[in-house]
Amino acid sequence: MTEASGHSIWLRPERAGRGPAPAFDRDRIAAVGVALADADGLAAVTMRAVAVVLGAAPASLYRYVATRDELLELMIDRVNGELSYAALGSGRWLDDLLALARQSRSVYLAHPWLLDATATRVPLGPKAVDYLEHALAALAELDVSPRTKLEAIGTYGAIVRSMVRMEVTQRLAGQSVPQWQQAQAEYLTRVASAGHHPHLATALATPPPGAEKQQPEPLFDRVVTRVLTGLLQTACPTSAV
Amino acid sequence: MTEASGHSIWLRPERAGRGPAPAFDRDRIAAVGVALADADGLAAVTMRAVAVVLGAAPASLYRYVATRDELLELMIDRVNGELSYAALGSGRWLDDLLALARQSRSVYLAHPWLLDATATRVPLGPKAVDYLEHALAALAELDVSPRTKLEAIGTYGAIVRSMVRMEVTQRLAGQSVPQWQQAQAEYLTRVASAGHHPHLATALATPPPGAEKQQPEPLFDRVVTRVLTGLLQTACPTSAV
DNA sequence: ACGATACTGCATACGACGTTCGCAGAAAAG
DNA sequence: CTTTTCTGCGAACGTCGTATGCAGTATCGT
Repeated sequence: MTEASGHSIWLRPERAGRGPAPAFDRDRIAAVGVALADADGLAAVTMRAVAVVLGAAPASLYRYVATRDELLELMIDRVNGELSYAALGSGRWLDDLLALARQSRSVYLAHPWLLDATATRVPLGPKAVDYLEHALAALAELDVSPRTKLEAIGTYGAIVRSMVRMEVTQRLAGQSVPQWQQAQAEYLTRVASAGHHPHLATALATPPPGAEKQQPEPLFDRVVTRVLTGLLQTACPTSAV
Repeated sequence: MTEASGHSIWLRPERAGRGPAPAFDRDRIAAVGVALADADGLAAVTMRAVAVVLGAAPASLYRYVATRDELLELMIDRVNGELSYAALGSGRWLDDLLALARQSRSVYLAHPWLLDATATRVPLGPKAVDYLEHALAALAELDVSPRTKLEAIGTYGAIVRSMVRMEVTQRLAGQSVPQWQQAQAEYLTRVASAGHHPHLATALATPPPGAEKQQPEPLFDRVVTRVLTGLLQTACPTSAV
């Protein structure tokens, strides 16, 4: 009967106290993983690298975590803990969800690897559940089915990730010219000037809105607001923003 | 002066005709990669696996592709070629973009690995450029800045991916009970019944809308429509759908 | 016609990765 | 004190992406 207790790490007890005291715990491992990812990206989060920082051998990590994926889940949930729900409870669901989106945005900006980590996975750690609970609470007064609410929350999370990804991408482009957007731009203009793709050509020819620097926050707020009203409108909104 | 000609594979000529004739070409490699990914997912697309199917040695692939990432780019662009723009040109941009979204959806459903492949990357192969051109053409009459149009196209692509991902996930759940959603559901209900998270509890308690099977297409159309009107509304829409 | 040139496929190998196995030792339970 | 159950971990396995160098072949310049 060596049946593995729980399939999910959140159902598996961290410690069943018989043997010697563990040298660390899930929290410490998650913290090390986050630090590594913050510094050098998700690819830098290697079992060996984490072990080295902890002063342990690679195999030791498997006493705390069944697989590298679980380590990533721990990391995701840890940074989800940086979300604050203090600004919620305005009574207006749109304001609450916009505030929630801003919180998410700041967490993504603080930990850009989170965009990659959550691109495939659907994280459902305790902190993610807290997030879900608060989002549902904001929509409590709204008269749509719970199913619709959950779908709207998921969809609007995807939007937030998508927008922050754009923001991060062109932030990198601004500071280091990673010679990747360079190649992309060269390729795009070459394609556009090839004759076909007239709409693309004119779109590329039109200069980015003004010569002055465009702030990303207003854009973020506007898009999120519009998507939310589009998703959850019961009556026609009064064209906010 | 052995300067690598282009950084992007789309700028690099496939063949500069001096030596002996190559045994295959990019198209064949991309086709093999797509077949492997269709059968067993993205992880099955290994340089060695592709080489075996082609009857070649692993190192030979690097005569056609600089890295595995480029192979994935070839695959992405190949399946982007399955998009059809025949249903476009209705004159109503919303109808055109909805038709485009449906096309994308069917491609994602035919090649679920495409969701993972494009989750991080922003593909810009020739076929992706064609897609962009058609999307811009649909929005030609609309009086918003090209910048806004591009952002809207990107955002709405993210929505489509997000929704199809949900659809694929619960399609898998329906047929094979991958014992993963099992653990997730168990965990969620346990959390919900722990007392905190009242909204989540009621949302989980409410049964999925009816006992009858819910078709995904109407949901897809409704959400995409709402998001698009939310993103690009110039006046208040007449609450379509 | 014929070397020089510039390509081809490929055998081999390197280093890094996630993960497994088994064992010596330590703490708690009986 | 014995037994049980945990601990950390040395060592290894298998797989992966990729680099290197070499023998062979088709084209080009003359």
